[in-house]
This record gives sequence, C-alpha cells and structure tokens, in this order.
Amino acid sequence: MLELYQLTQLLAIAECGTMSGAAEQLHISQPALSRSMQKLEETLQVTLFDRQKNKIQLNKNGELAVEHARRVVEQAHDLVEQVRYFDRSQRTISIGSCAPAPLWELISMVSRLYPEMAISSEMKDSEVLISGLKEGLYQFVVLPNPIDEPDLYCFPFEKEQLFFSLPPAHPLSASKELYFKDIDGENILLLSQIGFWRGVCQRKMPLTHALVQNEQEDFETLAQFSALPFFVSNLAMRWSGKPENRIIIPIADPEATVVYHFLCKKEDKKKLSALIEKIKTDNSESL
Amino acid sequence: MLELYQLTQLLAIAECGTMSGAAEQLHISQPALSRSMQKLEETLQVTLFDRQKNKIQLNKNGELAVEHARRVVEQAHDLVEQVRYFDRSQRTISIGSCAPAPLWELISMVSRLYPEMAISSEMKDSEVLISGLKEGLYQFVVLPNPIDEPDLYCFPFEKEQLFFSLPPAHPLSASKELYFKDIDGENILLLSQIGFWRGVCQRKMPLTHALVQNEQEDFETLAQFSALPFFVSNLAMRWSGKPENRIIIPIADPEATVVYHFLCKKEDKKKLSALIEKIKTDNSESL
DNA sequence: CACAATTACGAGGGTCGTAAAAATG
DNA sequence: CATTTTTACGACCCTCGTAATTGTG
Repeated sequence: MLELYQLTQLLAIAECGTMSGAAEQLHISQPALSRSMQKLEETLQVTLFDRQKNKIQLNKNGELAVEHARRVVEQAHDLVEQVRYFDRSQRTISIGSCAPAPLWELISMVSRLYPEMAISSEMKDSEVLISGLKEGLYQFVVLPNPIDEPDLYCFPFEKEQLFFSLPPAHPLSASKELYFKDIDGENILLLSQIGFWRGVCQRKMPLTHALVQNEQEDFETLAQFSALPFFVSNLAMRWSGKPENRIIIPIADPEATVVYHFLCKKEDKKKLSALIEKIKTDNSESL
Repeated sequence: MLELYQLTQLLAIAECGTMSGAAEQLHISQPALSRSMQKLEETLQVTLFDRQKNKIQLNKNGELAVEHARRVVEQAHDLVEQVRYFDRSQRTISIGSCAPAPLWELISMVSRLYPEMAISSEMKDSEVLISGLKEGLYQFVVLPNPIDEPDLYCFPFEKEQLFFSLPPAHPLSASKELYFKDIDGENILLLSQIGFWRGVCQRKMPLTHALVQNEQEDFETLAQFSALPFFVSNLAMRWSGKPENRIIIPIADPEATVVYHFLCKKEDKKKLSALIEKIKTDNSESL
C-alpha cells in the first residue's frame, strides 16, 4: 500500500540528494529511511534509485515519481489546510462595517448571544461589504444607508451624530452649531480607522490637513494635551465619555448624521434571529 | 500524520453512506474503520461526521474533505500508474514498421541482442511512424523509402520483391513476368496486416476485389485449397517456404519492389549500435 | 578514517479483528 | 430484534532505532 509518509520521505531525499541528510531532516534514522524506500520501490514494482554501494541517486523512474509525489503531498497538505480553515469559518461570525462605532455594540452583543462562536470584524467600503455579504464572507454588515435588494434583509440599527470637539480658546467655541466648512482649512486630529467618515471628511473639508493617528492611545493623548480640533460623536461619547476641557458643538451638515443599517441575507435571518431581536428591542428602548 | 489509507477509507464511507457498508467494501471490520475515522478527525482537528449514536453522516467539513481526498487519492493512483508505465517503457524497445516482413527479422535480432528488453511492434503509415519516432514512441522504424532529415539516421535495410502466386491452371501461369494490371479485376486473396502494401494494391489494382483475411491461418488454408491468386514475396518465402502447387511469377512494376530503410534518431544511434552493426554485416553477407 | 548505505535484531506503536455494549426503528 | 456505531482488549504487523557490516574517497 502506497502511503503519504513514503512520498514525503522520497521528497526529502530528492531535496537533500543523500539519504543520511534526508533522514536527519525527517528526524528518523538512515536505516529506517533506507528500508522505507525499499518498500516504496516494492509497492511501485519499480527501482527508483541508482545504487552504487556507497551512494544513491534518483534514476529516471525516481525523478518521475518525485514530480508526482510533490503534487500528491502538496494536495494532501491543502486538504488539511482547507478543511481546518472551513471548520474555523463555520465557527466564526464575520462582521463587516462601514465605521467603527456600530462594531462596539455589535461585538459585545454577538459574543454574549453566541458565546461558542469566534468573532471577526473588519471595516470596508460599502460595495466591498455588500459583495462580501453575498459571497458569504460576512454573516452581516453595517452600512450608512438602507439597501433594498430582494435577497437581503435590512433595517435601521442606530444613529451616529458627529460633533466638533474644540478647545475653549477656539474662536468658534461659543457657536451653537457649526458646519464642516467653518473649520475647513484648520489642522484637525483624526483617527485612521474611522471607515466611511474618512471620505466624508475629505469631501466636506478638502482644505483641512488631518493629523492621522494609527493608535487610539496616541490619539487620546494628543486630544487631551493639544489645542487641535477633532471629531467626537454621540456613540463615541457613550463608550468613552466626554473629552475633558473641551467644547462639544454639533455639526449641522446632513452628512454629519447617519443612521446605520443592519444588513444580512434573508436566508440567514433565522440563524441571526436572536441578534436581530436584541437589536430591535434595544432600539425601541432607546427611543 | 495524515495517511492515504485514511483518505481511501473516507471515500469508501462517502460512497456507501454507512460505515458498515464501507468496512465491507474495504475488507476491514467496522470497529477498525470507526477508529480510523476518529483518528482522521483527530489529525485534522475537525469533526467530519454528524453522529447520532445509531448512524453517522458526513457533515460540511466531511464533504469538503471528501472532495479533496478524491483528488489526492486519484493523483496517488496516477503516480503508481505513470511510474510503472514509464519504467516499463524504459525496458521496452518499440519498433514501428510500414510492412510486416522487416519485423520478422528485426524482432528476432532485437530479442537476441537485447534479451533483457521487452519488444513491442506495430504497423503504421509512414507519416505516423516518422512523427512517432520523433516523439519517442518508437526507438526505430522501417520505411519503404529513404528519409533525409538532419536529426535522423537512415540506411537501407533489406529488399522485398513481390510475386504473384497463381494456380497452374491460371491462363497467365506461363508468363515470365506480370504487371499488376494483368491480374487487375480478378478476385485475389489478401492478408489484412500487410502495411503499406495494402495501398499499393489498391492503387495498382483498383478493379480487383480483395478477399481480406484477418487470420494468418485462415489465409494459408485458403491459399492452399483455393485457386485464387495471391501475393508472395522473397521475404515471405524465405520465412514460410514456397507455396505448394503454385506458379510464382515476378511482378515487373517498379512498385512491386521496395528497399526497406532503417530509421532512428541520431542521438539513439549509439544505443542501437549493436543492432545496426548486425543488420549491416547481414546485409553485406547477403550480397 | 570519516561518511554513506545496507543488513540484523529487538522494541514499541498502531492498526486490526473479536467480543461486548449502547442505541435506534 | 435486527442494524449500526462505539468501546474494550488482545494479537500481530510494521516501522523505528541501535548496532554491526560493507564499501568509498
């Protein structure tokens, strides 16, 4: 009977050129390898090596066998990888979101409702999220707008409202409300992982130079010890509190307010019913 | 360690749907198969079956694993087939010929000169022989004419001269020589395996109806007990003797005489030197 | 003399089969 | 009660490692 271990051993010999070297690489003794290859030749009913008492070399048969063995062993390796990956994906809920804020609540909800599942989440553009949802890359996604498609189930999730956080000394700090254009051109502090807000910012404040921070911690330090304007939102403040010594001024542009929408395949609606119920009851309570 | 026998067992289960059935098909006991699959799940770190005490069924992981396993096992099978086939081809001399007569002598020569080699021979058209030679399908071929190509080595091998074999009562049996057209239109007896002679016959005797015999034995019986004309040649008579009670009349058309040519790759000339030498010395003796 | 491959022999791991148990329809 | 899967136990095959042999540069 041909077995995979024989093929991997054959490949090791092909790599090393010598049996003793291959045996070392395989963590077995030379005699074991020698007999194993004799057995392989026996099952194939073919000689694989030119033997010259003191050294061996693959013959034509051997070289052909090595080519095939490479493919077989590689495919066997793929089998293990793929099955493990698939199994893992079956036990993982993948969430896609257009912005970070919805994930804060969703991840905690999901981990409580489906404690046996692993959770993975990522932020992408709306088109990527929708196609990813359709391909099964995500179990559900969060978009900044509703979507009406026959196979997809969509409902409003929660609202995020953007504010400017200004130092008290800022000339506009007394305003009741502001527009993006009022601050446009000033340096502002910005986090890098803010999803679609990044695009909103660039469109509405094209003249502004953003000091982008990759680390949450760095951002908070700078937010506390600099006089730079930055954004906060109702959701951010709910989770992290109001920034100290700052004036919070709502942004009046319609783009500064979004209603996030939960989106999943209709066929997955049942699987996710617990989550959907929870979201909806929370929504009605918060009204 | 993943092994092939586990994958074949998995495939058997996928085919049978039940473990006991698969065990029977594999000629092992159910418990052995059950534990083998448990071990497979262990090495993959994944469950492959839905277990319900009394019956098992492949789950999603299992179905994916089966798909991959099919490929792996199939490729492993291919490995064995291909390597064995290649080894055999290394130990086989394949001869291609345009006609049967040259093979009679060549095969006996080759089997004596290369007693460890298997011999395979076949008759094909010239173009097929030449392309087959270039592709390595044949070690050498025999053509009815010389070929001049840079990579090929060619020399005249032996001459075959065609005769009519007529019953004494035949109206033309007293002729010193005959042409194809003299017999054209009569029924003649013909063997099926005569290579390019078949084409010669059809071109030169378009009106003749050939009674084609597939079996050498049938042909000889009919040759002996019928009054039909048939062909013989110097080579055929050297090997099988002159037909009894028959008049042998040479055919004067130039197409009735061919000089067979031996043809091999120049790169194979050295390997075949023993044979080539033998042929050449035999040729010079026969002059 | 170092190094490489093969042969000999005993030990251990793993798969196998038989027997028994548990569960289902 | 027949069928199917799993667990338990003992047997045997087979691979492995150590040691010894042979042959080469």
